[in-house]
Amino acid sequence: MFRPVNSRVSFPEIERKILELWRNNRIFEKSIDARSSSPKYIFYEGPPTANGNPGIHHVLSRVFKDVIPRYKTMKGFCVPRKAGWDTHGLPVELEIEKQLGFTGKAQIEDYGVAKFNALCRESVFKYLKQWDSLTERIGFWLDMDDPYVTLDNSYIESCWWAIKQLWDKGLIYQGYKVTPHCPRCGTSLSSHEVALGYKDDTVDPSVYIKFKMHSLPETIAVDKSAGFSLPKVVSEGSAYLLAWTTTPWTLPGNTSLALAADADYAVIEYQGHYLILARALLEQAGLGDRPVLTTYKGYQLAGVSYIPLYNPHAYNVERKRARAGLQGQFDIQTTDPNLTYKVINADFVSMEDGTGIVHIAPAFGEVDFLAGLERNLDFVQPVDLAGNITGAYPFAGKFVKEADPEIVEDLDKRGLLFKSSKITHTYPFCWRCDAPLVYYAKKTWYIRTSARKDEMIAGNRQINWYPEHIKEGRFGDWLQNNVDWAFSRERYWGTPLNIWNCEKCNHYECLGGLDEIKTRPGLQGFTDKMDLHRPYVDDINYDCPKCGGKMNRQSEVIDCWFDSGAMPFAQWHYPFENVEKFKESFPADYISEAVDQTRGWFYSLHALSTLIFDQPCYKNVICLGHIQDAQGEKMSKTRGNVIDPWIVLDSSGADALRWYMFTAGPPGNVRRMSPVMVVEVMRSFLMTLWNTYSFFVIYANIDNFVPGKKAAATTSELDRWLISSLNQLVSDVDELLKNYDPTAAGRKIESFVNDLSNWYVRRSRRRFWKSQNDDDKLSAYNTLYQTLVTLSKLLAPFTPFIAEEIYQNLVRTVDNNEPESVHLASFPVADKALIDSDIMAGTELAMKVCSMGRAARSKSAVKVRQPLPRVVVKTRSSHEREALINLCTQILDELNVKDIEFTSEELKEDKTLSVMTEGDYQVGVVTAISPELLSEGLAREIVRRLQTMRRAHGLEIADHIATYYQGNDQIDSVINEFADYIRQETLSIELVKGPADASAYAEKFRLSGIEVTLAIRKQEQ
RNA sequence: GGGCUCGUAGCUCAGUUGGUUAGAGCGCACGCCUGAUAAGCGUGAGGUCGGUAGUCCGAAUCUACCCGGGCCCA
Repeated sequence: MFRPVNSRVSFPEIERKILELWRNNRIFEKSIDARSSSPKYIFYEGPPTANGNPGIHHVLSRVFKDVIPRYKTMKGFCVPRKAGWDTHGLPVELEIEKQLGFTGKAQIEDYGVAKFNALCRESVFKYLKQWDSLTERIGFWLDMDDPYVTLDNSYIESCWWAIKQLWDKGLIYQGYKVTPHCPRCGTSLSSHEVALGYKDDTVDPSVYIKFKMHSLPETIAVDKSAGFSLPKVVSEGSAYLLAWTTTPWTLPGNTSLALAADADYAVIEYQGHYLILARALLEQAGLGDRPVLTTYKGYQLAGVSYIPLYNPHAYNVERKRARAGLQGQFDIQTTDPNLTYKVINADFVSMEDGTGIVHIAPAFGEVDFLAGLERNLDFVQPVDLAGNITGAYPFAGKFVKEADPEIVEDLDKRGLLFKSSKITHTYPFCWRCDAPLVYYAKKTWYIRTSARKDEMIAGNRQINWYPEHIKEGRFGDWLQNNVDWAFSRERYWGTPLNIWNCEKCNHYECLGGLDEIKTRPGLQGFTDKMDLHRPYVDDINYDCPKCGGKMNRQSEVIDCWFDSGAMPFAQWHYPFENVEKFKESFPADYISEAVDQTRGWFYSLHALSTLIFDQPCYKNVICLGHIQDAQGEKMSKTRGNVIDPWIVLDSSGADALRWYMFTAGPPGNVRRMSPVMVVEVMRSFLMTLWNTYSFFVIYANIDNFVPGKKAAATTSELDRWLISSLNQLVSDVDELLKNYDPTAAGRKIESFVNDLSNWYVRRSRRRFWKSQNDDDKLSAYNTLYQTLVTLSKLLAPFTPFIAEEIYQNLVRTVDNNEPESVHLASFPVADKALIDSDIMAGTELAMKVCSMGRAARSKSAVKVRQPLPRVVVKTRSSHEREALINLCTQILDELNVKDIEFTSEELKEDKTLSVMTEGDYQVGVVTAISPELLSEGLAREIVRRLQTMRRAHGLEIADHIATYYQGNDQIDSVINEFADYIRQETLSIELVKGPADASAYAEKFRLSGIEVTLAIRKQEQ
């Protein structure tokens, strides 16, 4: 006996029972331990942060993380799954700042870094319980008992080891980075913070500045026919390059002008001077009416030198230049009273606004800074971190925004201003204090990733991306445009940067582990079990090996993306421990996160792995899209449109939610979601599956069906069709999962389950229902049993709960020697010999004919219960006809007709033939009803009434009854003629003519105009 | 502003190398059927396949540009 199954079901209730079963029997642990000698399949968990409640989007990534390892486990691999937590970073600090009401870093210092970081440490696990319970509830199997945690000393030490590796390879340097800087708070802002503070209607100066040309490159061509000579007016000192800016305060930092190489630049005369600007922008600059004296291409003007607006040496400001080549050391340049700067070409020069000549200040803009590195431009930074102008300028000491008008006035006085007005545009402000942000080049530690760019690109070619476009698209582009990784942060809560610096001789050292620290001469501030966070590590100092001076740690912490990117080795405290464990779990076979991680975790993993291990560290990635609400809006707490996963889990259940996530749409796309859609999934898929299962159990128990190990050879076309489809399904699903496409795999299963329920079971009902226990019945049971058991295994990776429920009841109640959980079973293997494409194509055609036949019947308005003599089918080929002949009993039964006839002639509709046409196919139903058919129709009518009465009377399916009837002669003869049929269908032990006593349940009907009284009473056999 | 991506029925999605009249499910209306089913069946309404231009005998599909959503970057 199988455990009885109610067709009414609460999935959440079943799931809770299954969770208990897994927990009590340690199924997850067994699924790994039992395969400890099997080949490993490696999954890396991208660590979430536990300082917020997990949301529905976390469910998405967590179920995709789950499905592949479950599948691989069933395919015979050992799949360890270590959890991880990301615990460092600015968001953590910001939350604590908010909690303490702080608005700036100074307050943190005053409050005390030790106390501050203690609060950070506490807060990162604030929602740990919610994460643990959600993870368990959705069936994501992950080893939560032994997670890696980025704040652990062991984890930090591995990060230090990695940094030292990079240091030894010469891949770490200190340079500048332009960051959005709040001059009031004295701190850089993350891009996320900058995004919070954009204001669209900011009014700023819009000024056109004249840069006096000094000399032309010798190669410049002169168009003598133009009657104008640029060299002449340049040497006379009356030629100017016209540039445009909205930030006059950056002009003292100007060290170059950039032109678009291919654009035309016009020389025009204006008030006795000569101005050069892009021809396309003359109009916009208000110079559209000036005759063009001559034009040059941008590339012809590269190398033109001009006189600085403000020679830094004249104002007591340093002029620096990067030493030989790219980043690293900046050297102070010698004083030069006759300083000139040069014009360059750059591809970022826009012809949309301005003059086509872009003012470059490497100290104050990111593109400027990068151009400066590339062209070895001078670096002049006459502004301090408070946003005040330094040096000896007339406007020195002023805040940059206040200096703007004074600078404009000063230039105007000196004849260097062409025109000045105002512009309204979008500009970022500090989200905390509302001060205008300034872009500002600050000293920063870099990882020279660009040195290994080609290797990263080559490594990416070995990675399988789903969807595929990420590989050469978003991720590939990101690698192509790789710039060095600025990985230091002037913050508190993070892995401290392990670089020490001599305060006397400026010697730098990177220490790659605790043992290295312990052996430093003159070591102070270090204890064995100390917390490796700030402020404690700030106290570690020792003697400089070069000069004996004091070595102090650089105050920065590192980017928390470095932490997460280090997880392949840091999760094992490699190389200090677990060397073997690391080696056998590197690289990963599979990772999955959302698309925003292309520049996050996907990149940090790839960069560190390439730089340290010279190879990629993951082979396959499923990259997920984001979830929006039903209106297509981003989910956010402030909008109040977030879906609480628990509400969905409590109502529809984890399997429904999982199935929705897998099958609702392409996983890489954005998707709109509402809880209603999950309810829909539960109804349309899970309920269908469940009811098929429940149907089987109900009848199998009635018939005491005991599954044999081997199904008897079947003669039924239906069974052969189902077995064929099932094996095709197994083959498809296996192949699709192998190719990391759970969506297509799930959709195949869905369509199979639909056919199983609405064709196989519907068409086979009578086979289960009939009283003889013949081979056909046994074959039907065996077929359906085998199908459901196979389905439970196919479904196990997707919907682990319902799969387990079905497996436990259908398999474990029968045979204790079978694996104790479906998740310890092997994934089904298709028997290709059982796949019969003819029978599958034939059945598909039969379904189509039935569908058209039903339509034809429906059109004729003859009740379905009334048998009709014939259906006429026009097919496309004799081959199709043959296929249908083999399946004709199903068609006859489904359409309730007595005979089938084939034709190649066009069917014409008339009084006795109702015809449906679809493409080349036609199905006609003959509607002439003989007296014999009318009687049979009446018998079926009676059966249907009796069935309804049985139900209304609360009888069980297998209960037997006594039936009483009263009518006229016609009724009597119908009941006599179809007595066997009526008894079998309604489980009537006897059919008694005449009234029943009061204990029976009686009803009166009018059938085909005849008054009939029927009565039933339950009767023991 | 740039890169990538998505846009097909009211909603969620299929649509193969370009090839008959563009499909399914849900929802809606009407009808049918029902002793596994919260289901099923049939009919109908509902589409300028985001827009424009092009290539082609032929475009939802290929090309260019534009519009809108999303993500990332600025």
